[in-house]
Amino acid sequence: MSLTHAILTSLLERPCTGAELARRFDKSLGYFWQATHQQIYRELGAMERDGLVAARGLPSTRGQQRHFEVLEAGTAELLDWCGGQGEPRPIRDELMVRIRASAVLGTVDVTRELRRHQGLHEETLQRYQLIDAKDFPPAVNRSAADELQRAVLQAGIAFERSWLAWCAQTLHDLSHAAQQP
Amino acid sequence: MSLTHAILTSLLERPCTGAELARRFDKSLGYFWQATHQQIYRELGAMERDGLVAARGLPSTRGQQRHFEVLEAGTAELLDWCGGQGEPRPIRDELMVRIRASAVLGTVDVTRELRRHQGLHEETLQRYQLIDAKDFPPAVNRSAADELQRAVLQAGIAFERSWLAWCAQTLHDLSHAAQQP
DNA sequence: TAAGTCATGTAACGAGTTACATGATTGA
DNA sequence: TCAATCATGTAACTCGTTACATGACTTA
Repeated sequence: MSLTHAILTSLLERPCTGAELARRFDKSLGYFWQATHQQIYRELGAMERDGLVAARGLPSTRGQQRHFEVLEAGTAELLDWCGGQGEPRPIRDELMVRIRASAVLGTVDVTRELRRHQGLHEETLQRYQLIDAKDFPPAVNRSAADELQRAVLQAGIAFERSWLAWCAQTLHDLSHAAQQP
Repeated sequence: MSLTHAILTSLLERPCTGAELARRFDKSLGYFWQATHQQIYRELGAMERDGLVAARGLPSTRGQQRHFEVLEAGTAELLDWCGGQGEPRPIRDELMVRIRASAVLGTVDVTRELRRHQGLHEETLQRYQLIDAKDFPPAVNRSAADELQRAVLQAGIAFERSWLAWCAQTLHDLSHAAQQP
């Protein structure tokens, strides 16, 4: 499961608490994997049981901070998984279902929702571009690790651009469609 | 939930059995929403209980074909949902986690997996383009419904192209990265 | 009539979401 | 000390996947 490996990766970069992990998933990790704090605590619990990570100090108590770090077995697990394979996920987007539904219903206007998505993707793109400018200033020769980190962000940027181009094209095509079927 | 509405949409286009629905999800519906036959039967059962769809003839029996059609309440539900809003889903891709993991581990080569994905996206793109050529031959003035149907397919095509461009760029960047961090 | 296939269905589990609860810490 | 906030945690539910089971139909 990828959440385990995303957590291992983040903890390897720097050990931290569950809440800090949740914050990272809201920020930099968020553009390629998401998780709520409930998922994270549940997963951390399972990983602790399995001996992949360990909390420094106290046993599990409400309200008490617990700093997690990756154990050897955790690194081994990540290494093993990282060299493996996984299939790409096809799109699964509600907006597409709405569009198909409106095609069969014939009476619903989806252009409003389309424009709204356009705005949302606009915002996301700007956010990603800001991170890109801040974290990856122009350089002649980046390290392999930097290049890999940047690649993930670039994927996010590419997708947002792709969405925006599609939104614009679709709005254009729809405005030129025949009024009567 | 979108599966309900995807099923309603497909049944409105043409009533059919659960197995036929599963086949449609494997084909044309599949490029924007996926579902296995188990999910579909479960959902059809729930929708039948809720009075959104009805099976012509027999009560539920193993092995016996059951043709479903949309009831008025089903059309009403779809109409209502279709005019609503939904947030775009951020990417959640295993490959991205692998890349980030390999960045922190430093010893795993992901270019092999990257190239494999490139091939897979190549195939998917070709499949979509074939559907496009077959279902939407060049026309001066398409109906709104056709334009909407085509928009969904175009989104799939745009994404595959985006993936391919990203794969190529990333492989290029990685080959030029500094050998020593 | 036996083998193979098709349509339907059940069971169990894993992943993700939503709502809520409780102990610790901070600062007015 | 009271309120607000933070970190952690529980419970219940939905969605999705995997594995398997069974009745009907086809055809060799």
